[in-house]
Amino acid sequence: MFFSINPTNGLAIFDQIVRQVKFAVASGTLMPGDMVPSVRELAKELAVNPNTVVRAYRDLTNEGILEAVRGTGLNVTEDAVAHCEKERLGLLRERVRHVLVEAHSSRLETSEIRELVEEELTRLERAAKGKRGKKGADS
Amino acid sequence: MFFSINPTNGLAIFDQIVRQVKFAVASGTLMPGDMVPSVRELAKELAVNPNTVVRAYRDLTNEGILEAVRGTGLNVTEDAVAHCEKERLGLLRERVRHVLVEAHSSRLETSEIRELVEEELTRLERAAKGKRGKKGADS
DNA sequence: CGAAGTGTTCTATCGTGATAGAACACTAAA
DNA sequence: TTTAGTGTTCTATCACGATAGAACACTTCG
Repeated sequence: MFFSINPTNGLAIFDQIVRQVKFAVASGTLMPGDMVPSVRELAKELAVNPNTVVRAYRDLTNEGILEAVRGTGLNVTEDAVAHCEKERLGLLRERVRHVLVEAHSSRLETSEIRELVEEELTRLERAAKGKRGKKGADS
Repeated sequence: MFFSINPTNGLAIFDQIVRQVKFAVASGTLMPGDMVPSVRELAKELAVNPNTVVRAYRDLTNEGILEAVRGTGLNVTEDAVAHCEKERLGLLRERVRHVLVEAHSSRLETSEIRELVEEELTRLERAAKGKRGKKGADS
């Protein structure tokens, strides 16, 4: 499915859900009118408490990204796309910055930091490529 | 001084202290026989509860990086250098990886991620340079 | 109608990081 | 010896994220 939880992320579970919904909207994976998984369903899939999903969906609703259709579910609003596209880079940038600041303040040379990032980036690409070719055509 | 706390880091305060001590040892800023700031002094400097510093120093002592000289203070052990040098890259790598994974799973192209990192890296360099030239020669 | 599915709102409990304040054993220096 | 500074070890309390379980209003479908 769309979402996955990483417990060692440094981010709260509800925050990871919020961000992933936003990213999905920004990238077109989730479009206006689409319905997100129900509270109970997503909670089951992520092996997480329903209240944690409620918290995430509540935040998203308050931000105007989701809207409730009572008795039916939550769907992505029209405004969501612009909102999420605008926010996505900022959200990622903030995390990137924190890590780089720590690396820099640990007296790592800029070149060493760049090398470290490059290593992990290529490793990530390899993993993604391997996954694509693993079982059945995905495209 | 050596240490600084970032509240929006995603890392617990005690963990930030632990990491910064390790990084300082790995980079030679802190050498075997050097004494770390006293619990109460560091707590005051960081505007943090003494128990939080105790927690950090306890972890470091249990890992063999610091040793207590009762009534005097805590100093860096001989083994610390090897231990911290070996650990430093791994600690940073883990955080880098988490961020890159999130960026990648947000459907950002590798090139876009690289660009984002590069932007923040140069910004970091500019800031460091600005600070150096700000007040009195540092070199 | 009734059953099953939505979101929503409660209360209670738990773990953890952090704070607050106190006490203890020890050592160095006046 | 006294004083002031070490680390160490308690107990309590708080905030917050997460869990657990329940109830409510609503809509869809048989």
